[in-house]
Amino acid sequence: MAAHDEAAKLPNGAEEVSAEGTSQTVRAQLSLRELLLSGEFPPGTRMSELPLVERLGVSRTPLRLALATLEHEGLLENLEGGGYAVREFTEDDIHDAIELRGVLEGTALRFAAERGATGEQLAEMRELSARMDEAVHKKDVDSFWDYVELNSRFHALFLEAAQSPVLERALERIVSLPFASPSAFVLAQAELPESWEILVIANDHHKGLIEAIEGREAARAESLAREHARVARRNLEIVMENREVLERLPGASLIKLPSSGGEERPDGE
Amino acid sequence: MAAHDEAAKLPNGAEEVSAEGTSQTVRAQLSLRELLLSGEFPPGTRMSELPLVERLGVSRTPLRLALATLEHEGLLENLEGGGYAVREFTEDDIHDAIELRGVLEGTALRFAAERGATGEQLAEMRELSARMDEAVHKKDVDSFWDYVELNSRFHALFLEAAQSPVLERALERIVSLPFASPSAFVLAQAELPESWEILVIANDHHKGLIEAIEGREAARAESLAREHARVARRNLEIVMENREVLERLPGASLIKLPSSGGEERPDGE
DNA sequence: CACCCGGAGTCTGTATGCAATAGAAGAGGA
DNA sequence: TCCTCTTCTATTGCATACAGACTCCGGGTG
Repeated sequence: MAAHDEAAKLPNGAEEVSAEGTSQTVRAQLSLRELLLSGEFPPGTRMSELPLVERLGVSRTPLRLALATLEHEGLLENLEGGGYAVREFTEDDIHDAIELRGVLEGTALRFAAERGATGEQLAEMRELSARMDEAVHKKDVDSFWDYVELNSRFHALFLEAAQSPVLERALERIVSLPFASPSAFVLAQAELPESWEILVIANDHHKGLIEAIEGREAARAESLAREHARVARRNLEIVMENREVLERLPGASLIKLPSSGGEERPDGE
Repeated sequence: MAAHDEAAKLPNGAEEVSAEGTSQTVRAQLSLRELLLSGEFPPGTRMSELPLVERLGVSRTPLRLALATLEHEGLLENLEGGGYAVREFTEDDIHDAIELRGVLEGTALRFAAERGATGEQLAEMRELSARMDEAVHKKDVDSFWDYVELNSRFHALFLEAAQSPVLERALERIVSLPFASPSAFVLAQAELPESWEILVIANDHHKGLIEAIEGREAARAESLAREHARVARRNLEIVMENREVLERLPGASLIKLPSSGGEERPDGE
């Protein structure tokens, strides 16, 4: 999670992923995810092992393990003859992933409302919400980064209040898909003033969610969390119409564009 | 899926998993899953590689890949010093997994209702439901096996009608957990007459689900699917009180029993 | 001219050797 | 008797070598 944030900040890195005490496997995993999300390989590209070995500087054994992990995460797909290829995501896939995140977060918030949150958790939620309010009203780029951090902490907090490791694992896997993360589009929102008011709405959702948990209103918590996730869908639609912003989002190249006309790739590697 | 059915029929095997054209990796994976679900290793046991190598007859490389896959599936957990251990499931974990399956299947049926199912799909659903009715009313053991097969086909069918590969993947992962499968307890139902009427109720759910999809009643489809999954929870509670039936279910030994008193394992391998 | 066959190159799957590390056991001292 | 330090062993992580399969290209033949 923290690693994902760091990776998102790097502009084009992936040459070396600050390897110190980490194993070769996780190093390969992080570097590979970075490369994939940076758009280095177009969808459908076969991820041959030997070129990656010399590019990432690790041996085949940890590389293979990293490939398998990324396949489980959904960024790669298994080829029938063996090996892996870069997966392509349709806009429908992303819609469903966002909807699914809403469903799972809705369940998490329903659990939190049914099972009750501690006073400390509620207090921290309120504090985070207030600080997100501040960040939204400041309207400068740095406070958007603050917002991302506060937002992910907020989401982690109600996941904690749900008290369900099983749900936690399921949500982790959905969020690992590109564009399904709660803060996937906040970067874009920092640059697109037309979507600024969406943050105001999102923060209103946050307040409603806190109320619902506090008042043990499970149905309200669930449906509001679903609606909350759907702001990401609105952001997606806005971003999809602003190609120059879209291109800068990690993983943009994995999206199958509706009518790009580029069925035959002109520059095949 | 078919492999899982075959594996479930073997009594204690796992010596060899009918290896013909399959790779060593999937062979190790199937054998290992079989061993784990058979209760060969108590929860917390470290899955050392070398003993498994000589037991499964594969080399360390495919074995390691199989271990990683099972960790992604949730049957194993990563030890901090490296290596894997058998995971233990609390009753709460199983409750949440069942509830989560209900949530995801509810979403699948909502999608099916919103997006519409084809006439062939509805016809096949109706036929499957009718045949499940027959199987339930026959009340012999063989027809319970028929029921399992029809039921899994039924579930696959509405997943197909949902038209969402993302949802499909998420559901596959939840179902891979022991006891979260739609037909996890049907075997037990074949032996416990007290839970026979649950099958009648479940089949009534099936009919309601078909109606809801046909009439595009998305909310009804979703809530009914959730309720449908909760019959598994009732079955779990019945089975948990019949230890001799529980012991025969695959994966039973991975459940942490509430007050078994056996904190210290007497025979620690 | 077209089709088939053969060979070379490349890729993945698998096995095994090596090194580093963590844990346990034993010995020595307080 | 207990604590600590040292040493040894067992286990994992990593690298590399080997084998089988698949593909692609070229040449030969019908």
